[in-house]
Amino acid sequence: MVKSGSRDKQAGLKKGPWTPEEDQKLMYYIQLHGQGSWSSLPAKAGLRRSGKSCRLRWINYLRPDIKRGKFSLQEDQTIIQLHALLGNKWSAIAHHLPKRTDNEIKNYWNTCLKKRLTRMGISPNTHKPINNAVNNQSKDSANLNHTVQWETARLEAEARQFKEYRKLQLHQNQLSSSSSSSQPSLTRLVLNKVTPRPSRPPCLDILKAWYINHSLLPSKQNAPKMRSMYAMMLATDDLEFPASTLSFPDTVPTNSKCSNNNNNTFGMINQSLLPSSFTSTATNENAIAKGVCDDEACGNKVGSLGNDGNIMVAVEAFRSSGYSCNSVAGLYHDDVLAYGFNENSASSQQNLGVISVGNGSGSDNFEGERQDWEAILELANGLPSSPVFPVL
DNA sequence: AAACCACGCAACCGCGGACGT
DNA sequence: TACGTCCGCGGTTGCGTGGTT
Repeated sequence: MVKSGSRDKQAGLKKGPWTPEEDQKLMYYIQLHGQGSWSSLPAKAGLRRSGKSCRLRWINYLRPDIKRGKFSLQEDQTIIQLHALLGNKWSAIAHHLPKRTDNEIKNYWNTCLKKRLTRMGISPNTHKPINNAVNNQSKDSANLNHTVQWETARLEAEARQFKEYRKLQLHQNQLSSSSSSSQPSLTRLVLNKVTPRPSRPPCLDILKAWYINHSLLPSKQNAPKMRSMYAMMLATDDLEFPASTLSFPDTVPTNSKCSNNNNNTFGMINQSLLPSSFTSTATNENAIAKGVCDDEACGNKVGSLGNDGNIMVAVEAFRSSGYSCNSVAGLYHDDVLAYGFNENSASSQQNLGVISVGNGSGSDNFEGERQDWEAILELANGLPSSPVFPVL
């Protein structure tokens, strides 16, 4: 197999620092044509660089959605905690730090954080006090390995979901731009092609948000109920916690039906704003809600979603569309997993969820589920965490 | 002022996985 | 299945800059 590096050498391509002219050529090309097809990009853009070099320059430097400059204390904490969990998985860590590149985080770790931890008498490898590192090594490593496997698998799944969503989004954009005008404006192309990442990765501290949310609820009877971890994150977007390993549950409530006792409209989403695979057909695994409540008693209809990941993607699509509506509903198989929020409501409690989800018999195992999650939360709090920034 | 050194960071390199043929 | 290509990742390198001697 001929590696790209070997090809680059054969072609005698330019290496080293990029000039402003080269930057401009690259940016102009990507603004016009979008990113991707890196191998053919240099020739088309008039650059004597390898595709790899172009990609790197764009990803790590030229991309408009990059935050540069000093890392905040919050970012420091997140990096240290995630490094304790994931090790040198810089791209995975970068997923949790919007607008920071893996390269930047890696450099920052190697040049600053590593030294800072060492100065504090903490091993940057084990994240434990250097004196105790040897004693606890076997116990810690077993614990850590388990956690790392868990977290890595989750992050990979998450990344796949996100890639898929981006693919769909790009495809949709290409379709819409080609059909609307043969000479689209540069501005619109930039907006279409260079889509920033979602502002916040949908995985941090969901369980804690859930827990706090339920702790805030006044009573079972009049409490709005929220079962989707992702919706919880949306609803508690202002909550900031150091990173944890908390994630979506593997299972979702079953035998649930939408009671729709608030007469809310579910999923009023403009389909044209969503990736093409999100249709309104109830049998489509990737469908998103269109219409109103699915409950047969209500005589309404909701699309179905294959799994929580798809719900995440769907909600992300919804969020990025900027479309305003009362609520969004998703189904897990035939059961409403459901999340929702009411932007028009003045009540913060309603914003935390206006959808009521009960089981088929009409009773609600809310308290039982709460206790289950409390137990999980306790377990999660027992996971290894940074001695510098312990899990709250 | 010049030489040296340490540091930060952009860029490169090699590898492996994913995907298409 | 085998092969070629593309892409992304983690480790490493090397250059520019600022501080020190």
